[in-house]
Amino acid sequence: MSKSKATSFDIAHYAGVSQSTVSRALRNSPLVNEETKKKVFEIAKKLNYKVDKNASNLRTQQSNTIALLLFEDPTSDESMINPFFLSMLGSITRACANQGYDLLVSFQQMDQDWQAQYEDSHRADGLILLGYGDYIDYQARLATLLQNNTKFVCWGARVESRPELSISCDNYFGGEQVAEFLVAKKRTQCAFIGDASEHSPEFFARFNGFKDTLNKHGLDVDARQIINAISTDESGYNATKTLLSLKRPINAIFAASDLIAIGAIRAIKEAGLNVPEDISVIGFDDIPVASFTEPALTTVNQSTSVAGEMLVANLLAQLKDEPPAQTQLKPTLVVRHSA
Amino acid sequence: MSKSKATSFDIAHYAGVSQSTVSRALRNSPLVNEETKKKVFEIAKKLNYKVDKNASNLRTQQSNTIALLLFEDPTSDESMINPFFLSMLGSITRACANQGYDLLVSFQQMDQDWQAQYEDSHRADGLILLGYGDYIDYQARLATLLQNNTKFVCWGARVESRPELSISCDNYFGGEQVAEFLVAKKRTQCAFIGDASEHSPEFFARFNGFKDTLNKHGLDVDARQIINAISTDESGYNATKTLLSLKRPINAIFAASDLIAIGAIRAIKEAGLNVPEDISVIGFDDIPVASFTEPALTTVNQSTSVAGEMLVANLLAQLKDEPPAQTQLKPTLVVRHSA
DNA sequence: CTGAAAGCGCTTACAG
DNA sequence: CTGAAAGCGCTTACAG
Repeated sequence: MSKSKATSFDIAHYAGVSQSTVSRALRNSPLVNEETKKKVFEIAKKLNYKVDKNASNLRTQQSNTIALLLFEDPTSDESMINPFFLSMLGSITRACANQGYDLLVSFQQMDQDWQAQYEDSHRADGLILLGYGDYIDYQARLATLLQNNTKFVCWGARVESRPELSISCDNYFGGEQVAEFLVAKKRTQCAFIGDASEHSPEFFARFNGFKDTLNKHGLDVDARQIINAISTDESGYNATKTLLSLKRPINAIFAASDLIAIGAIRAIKEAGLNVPEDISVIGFDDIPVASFTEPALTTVNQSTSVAGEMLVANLLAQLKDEPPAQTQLKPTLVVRHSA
Repeated sequence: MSKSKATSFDIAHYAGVSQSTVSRALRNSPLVNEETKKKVFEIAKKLNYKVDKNASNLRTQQSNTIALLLFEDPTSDESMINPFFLSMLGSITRACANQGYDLLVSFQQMDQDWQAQYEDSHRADGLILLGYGDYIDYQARLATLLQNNTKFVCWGARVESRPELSISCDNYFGGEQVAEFLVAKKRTQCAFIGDASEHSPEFFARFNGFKDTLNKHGLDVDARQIINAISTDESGYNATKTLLSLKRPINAIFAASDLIAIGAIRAIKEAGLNVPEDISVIGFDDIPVASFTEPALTTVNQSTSVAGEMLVANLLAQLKDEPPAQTQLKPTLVVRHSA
């Protein structure tokens, strides 16, 4: 074992063949004699040889690598990443591995310049975008990517005029499920916590599915009972305190995310009220914590493993100039004890 | 915007200088005239030029990339990754970014061959290893890395004869803290749940610190009250059910990890007992869920953000042939409501 | 089935 | 301060 790594020339030398043949053999080219192949593989193994990816990527002009850019909300706690994205990351990693792709991971702050140069610098063949903060700001950034001809797919947010470039959960449908459930339970004095505006299209869709369904039943959610919040436990807690201080006649809260719901439950308990007896709480995401809260959270599950696979599949289809498959994921209501 | 990406030759052409000068300018070489530099940067920006990493890595023989290998226990649920590692991943990503390194992430199954070829294939300059399953099996794999001269650092597990290659929490100290706390609270009928053997050196150290401290106070933990478990909620639940069925006089459980503790709490509640009134429960790790359980978990915090920085710093020191700094992290007891 | 050769896009020693 | 040239380690068209 010398200290510097073996190259295909070293193998060629030991095998008594040319370097071209070594290269072909290692890539399992049908052109190469089986005997020769065997010898090459043996020597490669003995020398602990691995193809230099920098050289082969440079030569072939592709990296077999995907970059995952995870955007953090600047307002959220430095150390805490939305667990939903974390579990998404897990499933994306797995999906990439299954397809023989490597995964570069990068956390981006929303407020600084995106380090979206992975593709430009040939480190990655394409990007997966997770999380986006304010949707309006986000669109401008996406436009740049589009203009640079960067291959990407994003989770959640629609790409203006290019709907095939994003994968999302059917948030509207999720909101409908929540409303139907609450109506069936006769919990119809509803509040909504989260940003119900175009700045947060996912939350907005959840809200709209929710509201439209209530309307269908001749019900509504009073504007005073819609409190803005970002997707953190802290923000949900504060919003709920505000809501409760209004003393509105409420018996159900639909939180735009589980993190918000967890904060809501905390605020409700602190106010001396009980969940779900006094107020039902329903979240969205079904993050791992959801089954451990007290009471366990009723929420809308978005399957991260399916989502991860869809994202990777979409990007890979783009790389092969194939049309992307399905882009929407059906969520399912998971009934536990908080509602 | 042509479809193929610009190269340094394109910039050279537009700037009316040689390609060598472009390369120097882009790397901010002091040799280059400021005027020239400015022109080069302008054109580079206009062409959306980014240095081709494959080419520059090939040339310089380094990748400025670190690979993170996360080993999953084959027995653990496919979709669920230990949240402790997930938050570690977050902090490692951040630490890498701060140092100007990219991060490749890969999940490895314990039972299959390690894809530890990132370094051999020049994709990464070094490896960070997280999680390891059975320590005895693990050592053999580490020996291979060592033999191949791969640069790596691992979390938790000691590397035989090379202690400077791992970063870990002072698990023994953590165990001591737990025992002192329980003794002060007069909760001395203790059980331990987790693998208290050399197969799980971290759990074993926690146990030993715990036990030695009890001994110091003239107390002990009965061998029948040590139940094996791996680090999952399910395993903790089952182990605790077994423990309770033994009808031993117990008023405290030290769980080797938070996940185990969460399972333990569930089993205790199911048996109609209360935490902490009947049985105190203390975990280890302080994963994000810990503050959301009911009752909120008293546990031993290992700072993932510090740990992530230490891992990256250690590896970077190795890459520069500098001696690694400190390798141990002091944990702190976080008292909440479960004990 | 195999080999000699070109070339991917950089960085940097060498020469000026 | 700048340029011409070599070379990092591969892959693959071309020629046999």
